[in-house]
Amino acid sequence: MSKQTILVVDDEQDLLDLIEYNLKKEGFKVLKAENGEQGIMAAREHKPNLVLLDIMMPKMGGIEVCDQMRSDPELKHIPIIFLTARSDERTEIEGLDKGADDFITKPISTTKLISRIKAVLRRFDENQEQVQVLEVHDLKIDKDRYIVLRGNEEFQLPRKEFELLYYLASKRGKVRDRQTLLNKVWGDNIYVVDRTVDVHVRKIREKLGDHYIETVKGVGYRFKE
Amino acid sequence: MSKQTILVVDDEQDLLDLIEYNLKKEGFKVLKAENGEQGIMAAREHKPNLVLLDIMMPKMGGIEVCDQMRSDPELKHIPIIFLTARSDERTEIEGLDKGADDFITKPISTTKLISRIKAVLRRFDENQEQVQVLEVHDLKIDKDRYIVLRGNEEFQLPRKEFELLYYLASKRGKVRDRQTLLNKVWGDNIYVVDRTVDVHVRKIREKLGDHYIETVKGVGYRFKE
DNA sequence: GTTTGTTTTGACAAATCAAATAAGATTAAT
DNA sequence: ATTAATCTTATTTGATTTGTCAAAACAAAC
Repeated sequence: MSKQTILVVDDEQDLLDLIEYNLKKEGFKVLKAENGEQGIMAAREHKPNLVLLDIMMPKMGGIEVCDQMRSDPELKHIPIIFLTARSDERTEIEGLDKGADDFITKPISTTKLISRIKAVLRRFDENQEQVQVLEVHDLKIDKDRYIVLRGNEEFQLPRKEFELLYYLASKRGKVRDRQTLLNKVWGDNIYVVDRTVDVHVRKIREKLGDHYIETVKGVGYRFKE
Repeated sequence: MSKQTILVVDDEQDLLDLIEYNLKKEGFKVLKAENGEQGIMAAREHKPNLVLLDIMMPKMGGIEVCDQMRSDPELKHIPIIFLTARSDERTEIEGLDKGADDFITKPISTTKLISRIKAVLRRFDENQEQVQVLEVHDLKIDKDRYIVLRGNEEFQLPRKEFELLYYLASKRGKVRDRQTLLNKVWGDNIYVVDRTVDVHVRKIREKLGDHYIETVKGVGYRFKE
């Protein structure tokens, strides 16, 4: 899963940095903007997965930014979370009407922020409702269920094995070197020896047979076309 | 969508008129009742989409009206918003227990009233999409009665256990991680340790047997297909 | 046929995870 | 007010998963 991008728009530089630090720690990619205009531009350019938007800003306030985003067909579906000084009824109502997805009141608790963001993102891509079943050869690799099916045989692979298989199968035919596999399946800032991949490949082969994953000597592995 | 009907029950005639005026302006159909008895009768007759209910009324108070509505199978689903003189904690708590969907404190801000009403109706529509009785395997999971049936065995699960089971069963086959389960069953802004889910799963398994909910190690839980 | 670089294999150690308890906290019921 | 039920947290335990290492096997190149 590639990193999700969050755009943070706030005129307080300190807060911007703090939020950036925390979001990055959680594995998000972070874009910053110091005012409404910058925010809109950044949104247009990068199409972030979510926008954190301060309501009180000089010149163009959060509500107006939200308004503009909602009327831009390219941006209207991007979820928005408002940051607001304290629970101010009027703006809160106005914001909800304008299509905010959540509100967070300053001062901001980090854990709360993170979990709200994740909740909104989750809610959002649940609506996308994409089927996550790969059918390759005689296998059905079902990421919703974390199950591999062959006919009516059912294989329950442990998480890492499953994810490795899923990744390779999703790039079927293409070779991936060990480091790439580690980055994609294990994550970017995780350090494990790259031979670990071999071991997992072996376990997959033990369970499903060795006619799915091919070795490309000196390069890496590939899911058979 | 045809006009939605709102029943307003309050003993102050002035307030009744004011609210009626504002709701009509928003495109709602409005019914008025000046006391609890009238309120109940109007509800029975017209099946409104939502009831605005004053708590403080001579004779039959709002809480009692709510109570009666909740015990009438024809009316129990109708969302209720209480109107209360000022934020009086005790009645607020009592009201929430009785199944109020929201509270609005007098004096009433019109915009607030409208936006709360819309929020409750929106929330309610979403819930309507859910089937009230799920039949899976040999189980009937009845959300109306918060009861699980297997043959003529009857299981009374406590609320959280029931809701967890219901949610998992409604997504049968699909794995959900603990955080998602917490957000869906406990709520988005509630913070409890995710291992709490484990304990509830265990209790469900104790009661119904462990052939319904499957563990997917490292990922989460899944209702067996 | 040997060398060299590489993957596979087997054995094992470390880390992780969930089930099972127990006990504290909160809430409902009497 | 007391008791009971439910919900939440913390801790222990056992099992599985994950990761490492090194020897064996293999394949291509010389």
